[in-house]
Amino acid sequence: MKERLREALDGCVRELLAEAGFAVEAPPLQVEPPRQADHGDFACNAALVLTKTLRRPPREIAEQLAARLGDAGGLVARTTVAGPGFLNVWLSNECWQRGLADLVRAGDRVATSRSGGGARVQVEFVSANPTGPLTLGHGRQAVIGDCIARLLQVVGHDVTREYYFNDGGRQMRVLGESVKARYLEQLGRAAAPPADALADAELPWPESLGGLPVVFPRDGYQGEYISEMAADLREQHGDGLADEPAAGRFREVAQQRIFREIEATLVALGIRFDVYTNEKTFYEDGSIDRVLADLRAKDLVYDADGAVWLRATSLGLERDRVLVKSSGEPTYLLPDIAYHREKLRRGFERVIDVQGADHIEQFPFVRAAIGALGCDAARIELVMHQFVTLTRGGQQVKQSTRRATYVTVDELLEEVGADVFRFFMVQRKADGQLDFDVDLAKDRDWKKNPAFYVQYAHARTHGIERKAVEQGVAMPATDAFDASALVLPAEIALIKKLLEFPEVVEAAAAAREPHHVAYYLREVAGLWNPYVQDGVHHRVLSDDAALTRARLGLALGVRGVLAQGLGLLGLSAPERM
RNA sequence: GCGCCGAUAGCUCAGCUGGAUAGAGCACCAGGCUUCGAACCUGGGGGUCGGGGGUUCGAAUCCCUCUCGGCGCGCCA
Repeated sequence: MKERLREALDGCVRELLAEAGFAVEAPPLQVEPPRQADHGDFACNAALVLTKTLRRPPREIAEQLAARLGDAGGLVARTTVAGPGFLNVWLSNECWQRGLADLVRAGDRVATSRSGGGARVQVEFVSANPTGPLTLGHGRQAVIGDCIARLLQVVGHDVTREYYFNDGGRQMRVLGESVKARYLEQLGRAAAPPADALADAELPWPESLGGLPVVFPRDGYQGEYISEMAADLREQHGDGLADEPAAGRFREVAQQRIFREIEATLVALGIRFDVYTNEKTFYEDGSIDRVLADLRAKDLVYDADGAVWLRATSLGLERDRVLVKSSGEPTYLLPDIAYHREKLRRGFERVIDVQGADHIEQFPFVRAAIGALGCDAARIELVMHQFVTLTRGGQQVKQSTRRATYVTVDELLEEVGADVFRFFMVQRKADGQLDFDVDLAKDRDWKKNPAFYVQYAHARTHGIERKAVEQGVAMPATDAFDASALVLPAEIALIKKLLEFPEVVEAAAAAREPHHVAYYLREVAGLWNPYVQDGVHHRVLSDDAALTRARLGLALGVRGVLAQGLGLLGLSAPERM
């Protein structure tokens, strides 16, 4: 609808320019729904943009444009020139009614398109190392990443969801040590470190307590799940593992079990990954050595203080970074460079990294190094998100990773359910902190809880259908639907909003900003729910058969948009609530 | 100290590739409806868009600066 109007206006502008003897290209016009409804269905700024070129007052240009536009072949009902020179355009009701008919025909594939041209895109997200349960920050990232993937898929990309994790580094070592320490404590062969020392890194750390050694690592993982795993090992093996190295069974069992639990959490969230990539791969296939050698060949590597450094300053960055520690062990950066080079080599046209704000520092180094190695670093994008705070009973709940006093995704999921969890996590733009209001999320009142508000709007389209069937009224055929009886302002407004859906989805996908979809769905539901509830002025099911069919068709249009929209956010679209 | 992000209604937030009188939900106020697909509808009050400067026909939006908050600035990941 908008595009047809834009084409018509573009044509007029070109004619106007040609007639005035200007050989210049027509500037890109803005054709947008204005903020104020009484400024028309669409407002065009053409006259304001052209005023400099044509050297005529914008209002005069707008008048000429309006005259030239006419009714644009039945598209336009009327036009006005307003304000500094905006051309306000109202489209005819017939035009909107036809639009709804097309939309109903598309069903729940309204926004599905091929604009992505089948381009291969990788979205890497979550990528949490298996050291413990997923936290709310991971949860937000999981939902954002998955929604971006869904958006890209629906507009025609070939999407790979990928999870990258590290099982070679310090974190995994400490994990094994933490489990073994708890195991030994439970056997009475080691002493648990005092709670205050665990909580405060400044306090002294005892070598032993009460004649028993303290083996729990200073920076160990303090969560209850560590003790539980230790208890399970003790149950299975008694004290038979006392001499087993922490880096052996303990680490392996803990890693596998935590990873399984992370996967289970993700599945509960409706998220499945296509590829899991392990840092270890890059050691084994030699790509780490190759990266190092290639960087060295470009004189981007030097040795100092027993470590191997990346000469990042010569790539325009603030400081140099260590690639291989003096211990001989690579830092996180080196495999990350190898990983990103490998991503591009796999042929992805776009690589999207979704990362938390705490990882932001890393990205420029990876990108610079990749570029220096001759890869097209511009194909790598970063979607950064801020953290999640939790509000319960009007109070912020303190989260501390160190003390393991954070709320996990599992815990919150149990309280609010996957649908609400996802909606809340995706409804805010990524680069702002997210305040998760648990009380609101748990509120079953659909009027208050935005996730339910949208789902209920969808369920109502089915409720109406059930009612219609009860009364022996058939739903209109989706491929031959006549909407011409829909003339109420509330109906036209709803149709206009529904027809915005494809472009909302395209824009959200292009910007990698799924929150726009959540906001949009709230708006659709905000028109539909009152429309259905206002049984005083109009009812969907009435004695007028043609009107009833038209309104049932409107319900189908709403259903299609809400169903696909909810699907894009990974929420269910229930038929009843 | 440096870097990134944020600051918009009482609260939670949209709007930010510059456009007209800055929006939504919740909360609040006033009317209405009386349970039907109805845990409802209609209307209203509420703002120096953190402060200041600049760019221009026009700035919440772009630039500079200041203030406050979050995150980061490891041979952690």
